[in-house]
Amino acid sequence: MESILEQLNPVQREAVLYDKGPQMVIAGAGSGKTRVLTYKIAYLIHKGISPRKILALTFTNKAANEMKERIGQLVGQEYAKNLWMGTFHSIFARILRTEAQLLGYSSNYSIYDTTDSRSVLKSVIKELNLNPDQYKPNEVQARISRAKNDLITVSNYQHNAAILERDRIQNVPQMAEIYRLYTLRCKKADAMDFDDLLLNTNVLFRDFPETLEKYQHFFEYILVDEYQDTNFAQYYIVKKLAQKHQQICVVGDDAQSIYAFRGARIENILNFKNDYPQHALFKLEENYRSTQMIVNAANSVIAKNKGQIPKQVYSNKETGEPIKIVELNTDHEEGHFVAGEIMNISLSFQIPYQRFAVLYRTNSQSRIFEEALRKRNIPYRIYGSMSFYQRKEIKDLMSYLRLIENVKDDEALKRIINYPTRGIGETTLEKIELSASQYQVSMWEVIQKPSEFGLQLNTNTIGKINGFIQLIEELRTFSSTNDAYEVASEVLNRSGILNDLKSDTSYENISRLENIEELLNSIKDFVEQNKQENGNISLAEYLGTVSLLTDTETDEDEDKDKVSLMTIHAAKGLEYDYVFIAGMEEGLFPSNMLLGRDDEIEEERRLFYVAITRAKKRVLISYARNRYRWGKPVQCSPSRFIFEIDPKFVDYKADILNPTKNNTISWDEFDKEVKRPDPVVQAQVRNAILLQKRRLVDMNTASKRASENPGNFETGYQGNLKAGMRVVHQQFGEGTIIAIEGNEPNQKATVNFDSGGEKKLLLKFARLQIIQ
DNA sequence: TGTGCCGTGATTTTT
DNA sequence: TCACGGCACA
Repeated sequence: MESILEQLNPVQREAVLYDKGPQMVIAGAGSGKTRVLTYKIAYLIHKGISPRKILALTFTNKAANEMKERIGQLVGQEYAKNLWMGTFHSIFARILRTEAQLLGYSSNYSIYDTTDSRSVLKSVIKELNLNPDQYKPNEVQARISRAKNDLITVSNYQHNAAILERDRIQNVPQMAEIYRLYTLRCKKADAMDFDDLLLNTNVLFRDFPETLEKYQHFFEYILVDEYQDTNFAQYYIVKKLAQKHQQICVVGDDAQSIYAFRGARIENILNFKNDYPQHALFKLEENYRSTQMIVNAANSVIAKNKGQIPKQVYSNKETGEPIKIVELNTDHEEGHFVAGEIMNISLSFQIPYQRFAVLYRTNSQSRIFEEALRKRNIPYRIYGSMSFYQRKEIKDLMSYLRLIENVKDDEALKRIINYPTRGIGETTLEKIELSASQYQVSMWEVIQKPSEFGLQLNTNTIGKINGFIQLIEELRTFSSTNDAYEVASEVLNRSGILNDLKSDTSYENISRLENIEELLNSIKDFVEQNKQENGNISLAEYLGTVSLLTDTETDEDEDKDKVSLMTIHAAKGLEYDYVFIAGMEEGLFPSNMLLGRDDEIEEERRLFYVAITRAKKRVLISYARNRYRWGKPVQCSPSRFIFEIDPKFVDYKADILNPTKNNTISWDEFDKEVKRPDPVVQAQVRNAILLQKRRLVDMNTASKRASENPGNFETGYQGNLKAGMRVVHQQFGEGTIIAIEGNEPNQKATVNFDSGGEKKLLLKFARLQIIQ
């Protein structure tokens, strides 16, 4: 342990060793926050505190898993696995499963994701005969979510004159009634939404003081990561839990609070000193990630915000280069600039693509960078597209599993009662829903005995429904004696999902099958991993864990050397050598969706701060003068944030003060600009650039051709290759094709390269370029 | 029960 | 522009 402590700087060490009550660690960007948290927990365990008595709360599963892993490496996995370490939602879900009966839930309650809960809201709005244009489901959902995050229960809501008045003024007077019915529906389905996991935990502790006391007593030490992102519910519950032992350690950075729109309250971290007057404060101010230039530039920006916790973040690393700011004429040119610059830097300095990130404010900006990168054959990965568990095929299978575990789960039932198609149509479903709502029971109960709930169905339909009931019942029986993986496989076969997907071999369906396969593999992994200690892993145990996952963690199989494209929000906590911050324009960043309130602009400024501090070596900022937004060209001006960076740390590529000047960057300028460490690399870069230029020309003519006679030009492109042709490969240079063999998609070419002999290449990867 | 057309509306999103 | 949801029709 001593040697471990030696790896920490003095402040970090003090923060790890402190054990005299509440403490707050303000961790500047890149200052070793995770290190302090993990070492602190390791240290507590080392000191003899049982891991079972340590509660460590994070916001993402990823953060929790990574820390658990690192703690395991420090003190041994057998200790780490006993920690109560996880996301707020998963820890609270676990407590709620244990105490479910007290609140009138069963311990295998379902968890509704946002799609499920929106679907419930739609049907509630319909049932109340309200106009969905006036009561937009998304907006209603946001309002209910906000209420829950503020710990406002239905009854609080109904009795809060201010809220009712606000709803009346905002032309949604029936909100309280929607909230009430929605809650009733969830309860009836034995289901909680994400926000309920927080709200109901608080209700549990509020209404059952002895239960609260049990947990207060049990958790001897509480640690909270990213404290600046806690919402009121999270803040309040943590405060309650820490009341007894007063051993609470919160870690965060007020400068990186960027989730106010989701209910996060920066006040929680700002007011910690008032909540715990006896607290100790530790400030991690040395940034080990970025160059001095980057840290200073970021500091100069964030200094414009009011009401911060004072701190001096500094770097002892190299001075570094100023932040480069580039103006482009159009969003398209911006794409080309970024892609070209990435290629130049990567080739000139031999930097792998995985050390580059392109950050932007909105997801819709990603497309232009995708196109530009694809044209240059630069591999990339987009983060934040549809999450694995949101995919239709995954939700379908999961719905079967959920229904097997909890037959009251109406949302699951609605999803699968007619998938695969078994002749139970919309009308029937609506009737079932209506009866269920009238009699205050779940849809499952209604279909058991339709006549008892005033439901008239023809014999044909009854037969089909009974077939469905029987299927589910048999699967339930199967589930009682088999593990989660076996149940999932059985469901696939028995339900007809597998047949349905196999019946049509479209590209889409193949990818669906692959996803299903991936899910099954992950279930198998889960079962295997937990088997040794706990015996057979039931479906209930699996569902309890998986409902709160947003992505499978094992999708890193493909080659990793890719440029990362993501929103700035998604980049929080990550770091890259070279960071491009694109679309720095007024109206886009800061967003014109904001009302322009000070607190909102401050949050955008923090977002900019987060973006800058992702970079280790260089930050390149770009903006376009003209950008297509919603299909229409819009004139843009540079973001106010650009002018907020102290000019000392900026290299203005473009003349910002003279906007009429054309600042378009040409390829020749790129050539001139690139610093080339040695002649060999120089030549390589020149060749690569020439090749890319030629490719761009080719691609343009190819895409023109493609638009003239429709067809997929990319495969046609590969298909054109024939023996005898002269081709260029990015790495191996020019050569002659000797033979083409195999069929798509595994077609291979044997190429005799001028420089280095014969190579066999898979066409789908090789991306050979024909030369005339 | 599925398809196709039209209208709408569109940030960021750890759970 | 584009994606999605609702509705009409076959």
